[in-house]
Order: sequence, then structure tokens, then C-alpha cells
Amino acid sequence: MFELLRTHVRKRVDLTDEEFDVCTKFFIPKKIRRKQFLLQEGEVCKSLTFVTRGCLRSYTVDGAGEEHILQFAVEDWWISDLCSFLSGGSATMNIDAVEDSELLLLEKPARESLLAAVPKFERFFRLLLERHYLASTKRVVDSLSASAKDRYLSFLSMYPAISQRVPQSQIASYLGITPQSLSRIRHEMASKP
Amino acid sequence: MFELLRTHVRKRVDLTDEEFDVCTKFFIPKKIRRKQFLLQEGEVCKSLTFVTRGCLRSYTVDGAGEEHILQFAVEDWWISDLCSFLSGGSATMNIDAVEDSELLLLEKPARESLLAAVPKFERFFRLLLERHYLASTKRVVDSLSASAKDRYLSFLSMYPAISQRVPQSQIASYLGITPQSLSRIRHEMASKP
DNA sequence: CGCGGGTTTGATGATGCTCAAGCCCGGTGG
DNA sequence: CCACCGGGCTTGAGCATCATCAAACCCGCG
Repeated sequence: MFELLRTHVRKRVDLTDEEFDVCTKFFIPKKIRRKQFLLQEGEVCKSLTFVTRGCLRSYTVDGAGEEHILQFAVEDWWISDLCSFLSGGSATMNIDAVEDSELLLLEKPARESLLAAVPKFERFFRLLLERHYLASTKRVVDSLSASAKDRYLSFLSMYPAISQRVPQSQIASYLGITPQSLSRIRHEMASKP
Repeated sequence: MFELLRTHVRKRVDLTDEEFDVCTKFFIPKKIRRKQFLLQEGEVCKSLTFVTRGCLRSYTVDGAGEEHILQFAVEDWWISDLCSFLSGGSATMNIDAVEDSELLLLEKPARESLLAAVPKFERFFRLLLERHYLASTKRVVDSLSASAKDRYLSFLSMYPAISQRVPQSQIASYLGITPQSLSRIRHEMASKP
């Protein structure tokens, strides 16, 4: 259960076995079924969530009722409404499960205790935030410059695992195009490489 | 010179006059002329920059040599390549001056000292980072859902001051459209409200 | 077998791009 | 003082991309 988290954290900061064992105490395991919500718009996001099995997505719903997917998270990824979690304000995003999933939740007070117990995690969470900020910035640049096809190719190369597991219509929503357009792009890519 | 910064900080955290006076020691005033660079791609972003007069922009340059503007900053705003500043890695952005400007630079070691001297600034910088992250997320959602005209309207209502001072071609770059398209959108808006 | 979802395919239209020319205006040099 | 540039904005025509509406298709499942 915690093996994945251990190797995940160790890729970023080096921890002794003891330090990691301390850390496990602060996480709450949770299972969640396909289509179940982990967070709904208007609630407060109370935890950082690490995915050990399955797949989740975060998205907003606009005035016209359209969903816009901001992030997918499969095994070895984190997902949450960071703004809501950090600020304590209410969430603008929804998070739900694309597949039946297993999670490790790190709630806010637990995170504080963890940081106090193992200060090396300061660095870890700073890196995590940077990575999210970087990804968000990259998406802005991509949306300014790249065509739908280029954005899809970039999505495929960056998240090959995800593209296998998520319905095309949701990938289209992530890319900001209609499912029909994505279907045509795939068709074109299949005929001439 | 520091008056603007004082009221800016006080809007977010309450500081005594003494606490603020301590803080001023850590900032380096700097003047910069129109078109001069504050940061170039590949360098390391060594400081957080507060604008007291003038206007700056941050942007990336893609493979085709096109500029993509990520942010404008006029008086009372911050600008920097946050990822580079926080991680110490090399910057992917350029920052230069749209107008002759006056800045207050807070370099990394100075920021550490400031945080040690006045811990209330921890909260201030956390809020700053949240605000940037929120803005970036909002831009992603907008790019997924809104038309060029809607994005322009949203830009106007969010940054009315900036739209008066920046050439249209640069606003177009911020919106991810060509100057021609922006001109047509404006024409259409002028004829029928 | 038939239903329901996700995907594909087709036809048509809107949005925004490209290329190209013209316009406006401030700056410069004759 | 005026003619000439040059840069930024506008305007036009044609085109590429992607959306919309609609129908067909595929496939797993009751």
C-alpha cells in the first residue's frame, strides 16, 4: 500500500526507512468507486490525495454546463484543488474517479504534523507545488501556440499511460476540443503517420 | 517609493509600522528603461520584483520565434519567473519593460532574511503564490471554454488599467490570437455594443 | 435481441489565420 | 515646412481549423 508512496517520495528527497515509517502514520487510506466524488465545487478541499491505484480527474463546470478537465491522476500522482486546500476557501473544482481507485489522503493538520516530524518534507511539498505550477504554465503556453493536433501529440507523449485508460471524450475535454474533432485527428494520424 | 508597497502588503497582512520599516531594508530599488530586459530565458531568476511605476511583461518564445505573453505587471503588481526563482533552475521566460519603470527587487537571500525577521511575510508570500496559481488555472479554463471575444472581454474587465497602456499587438499575444483578429473583435464591439 | 453509451462519419457553418494592401500618425531629414 | 519613412492598426479575400447537428456504427450488457 505504502510502497508506491515510498519510492515516489524517495525519487525527490532522500529519507531513511525510519523517516518514511513515521510519515505513513499521517496518511489515511481510502477506496473510491468509479464516478464517485472526492470533492465537489463549493466544498473545502481538506486533503492532498496520492493515488495508489486507479484514476481520478479534476474539472470545472462552466455556465453552459460543460465540463473542462484540468488534470488526470493515475497511480503515483497527486490530485487536489490546491487553491482551496492552501487557502481554505471553497473549491471551484470537482474531483471524481474515472476508475475504482485507492488513495492515500493527507489532511491539512496531518500535513502540518508531518512537516514538524520530518522537515525534509518541506522540500518535497515545495517541489510538488512547483511541478504543478510549471505544468499549469506550460498548458497556458500550449493553448496560446499549439493546434489541437499538436496539443494531443504533446498529451500522448507526456501522459502515455493515461491516454490508454481514459475515454476519448474526456481527453477531448482536457484538450479543449469536441470528441468529434479528436476522433478526426486520430483518424488522420492513423492514415498518414 | 515604498508607500505603494506598504499599502500593498497591508491589504494582505497587518503589519506595524516598525515591521514594515524593517522590511524595506531588504528591497533593492531599480530603474529600467522601455524594452530593457529584466530577465532572459536561460538565466536564473534571482529576485521577486514589485513594480512601483511603469509596466513589464513576461513571455516565452516558441520554436517559430513567436512571443507568447503570460503576464503584464503595472504598478502594485509582482512579476518574475516563479518556477525559476523557487527552484533555482534556469528560466523559460523573458521579462522586459513595456514602459520606463521603477522596481523593487527582493532577492532570494534577502527574502529569507525578511521571512526570518518578520514571519508575517510567510503568509504574505503564500497568498502571493496562491494568487498566481489561481490566475494560471483560470487562464487554462478560459482557454478551454471561452472564445477570443469572451477572453478579451474578460481581460478588459479584469485588467482595465493595462488595456490602456499596452499596444494591441501585445494584448493579442496575451490572448493567443493575431493582432488582425483582435482588431476585428474591437471593430465589432464598437459597432454593436 | 435490443438497448445505451461512446465513437465515428458526413455535411455545413463559424471562428480565427494568412497574405496582402491600405491607412494613420509621429519622427526624421531635406 | 514638407516629403518621406516606418510601425502599428485596420480592412479585405480566401483558407484552415474546429464546432455543430445529425445519423450511423460498434460493442458490451441486461
